[in-house]
Amino acid sequence: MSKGPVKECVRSRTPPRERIIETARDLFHKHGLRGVGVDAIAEAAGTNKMTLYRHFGSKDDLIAACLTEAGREAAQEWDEWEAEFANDPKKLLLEWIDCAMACAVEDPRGCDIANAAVEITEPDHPARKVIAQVKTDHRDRLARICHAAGFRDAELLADALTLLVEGARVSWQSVGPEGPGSRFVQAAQAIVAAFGGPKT
Amino acid sequence: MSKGPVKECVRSRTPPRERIIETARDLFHKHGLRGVGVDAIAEAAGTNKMTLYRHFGSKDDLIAACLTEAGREAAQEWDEWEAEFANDPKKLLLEWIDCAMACAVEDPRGCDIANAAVEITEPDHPARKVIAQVKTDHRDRLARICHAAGFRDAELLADALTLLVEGARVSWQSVGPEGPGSRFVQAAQAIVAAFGGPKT
DNA sequence: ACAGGGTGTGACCCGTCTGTAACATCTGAA
DNA sequence: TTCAGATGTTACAGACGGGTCACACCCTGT
Repeated sequence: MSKGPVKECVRSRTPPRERIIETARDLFHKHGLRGVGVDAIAEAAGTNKMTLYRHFGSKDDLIAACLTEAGREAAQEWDEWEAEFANDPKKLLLEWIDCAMACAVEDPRGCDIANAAVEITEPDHPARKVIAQVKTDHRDRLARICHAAGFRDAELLADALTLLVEGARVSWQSVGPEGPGSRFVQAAQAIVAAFGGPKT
Repeated sequence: MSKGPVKECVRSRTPPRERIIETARDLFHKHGLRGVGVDAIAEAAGTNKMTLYRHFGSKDDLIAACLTEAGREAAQEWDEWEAEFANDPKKLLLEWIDCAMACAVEDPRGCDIANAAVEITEPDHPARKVIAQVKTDHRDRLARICHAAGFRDAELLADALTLLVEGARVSWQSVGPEGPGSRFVQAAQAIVAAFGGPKT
């Protein structure tokens, strides 16, 4: 099973907190937030329920922590990309389109943040503000890049691309790899072109 | 004493099977598939768990029946629209864009079919084929309309609009009414315009 | 050697879940 | 009236959910 790396973590003395978050993210991703119990998480993380509850006051807090970590990871990737393509924002945009597609192809379960937004129905859940924050940050990065690339209506383009990628990920889960999601790259490129491609 | 009038009212309405589906759809929509139990559904439908299980072999079957009914309802609305705008497919397309936005504004919980696709993780769940069928039908209708309206790349336009509306609904659940979803109409109209509008 | 904090262990509480059994009741048609 | 089928009622099984308790165990720093 996928217990190998966890055991390794135990041996290498990775703190339980990190092991729990890593394991929980994996299980939540595969089976959904309500599809996995804290006991299963603790056991898969090579620890126990008591230690889990000593680090996270409740399952909801653990969920929020997992999404926070996911957002932190995504932000770090963005930072690296932005540094790499600092002098060519338009290429960064096209690179992001390709990468978003590649990530979706590689994993049919979509975006953890968006999935959580669907699965969490309570409006005052501790994860709600994390979800909103991460998604807003993502869109704002896109908007900044669109501005830097000199597009006419950068804000609207950022919104359109945001909706497009969100839709691709959920469509993938609905109809699989042969559905509209498979044309995400073409659709995104067409939109980018329509928003000012010919400007050069 | 609180027995008679309520029961009579309930009984004189519709057969239990329809009441159960209607009630289940409402509760599933509000709290998610895993967030509501069959007992609560039966009670809210004015019946009991035993009758529910006599009509639907399992909760999963009930879920599949609910999604089937949702798809049937949506198809009927489409048929009416197509009949109404039979001689002006482009206006139908724009009308659909407005209506999709209006529906999303009215209800922040998104699309039941797409939400189910997110929440159901088992690949062999009886609802999976229903989800794929309904979503595929929706895209194909859009494609037919785009073709009829004379767009250049009707297939890609249909895909793009599909992804856009799916994304709008999930974005609404992530960041609320002020997020990118609020610019869905503008984005969709811009894409339609970019794809050539009238063929000239 | 000692103390203290983080961790592991097993049991437990209490509620809810899906699904079933046995029996009572009602309804509509012959 | 009588009978069959659909529905209502109650209780239960068996599993699992989140969350807590008391206590034993390390390990580390002093």
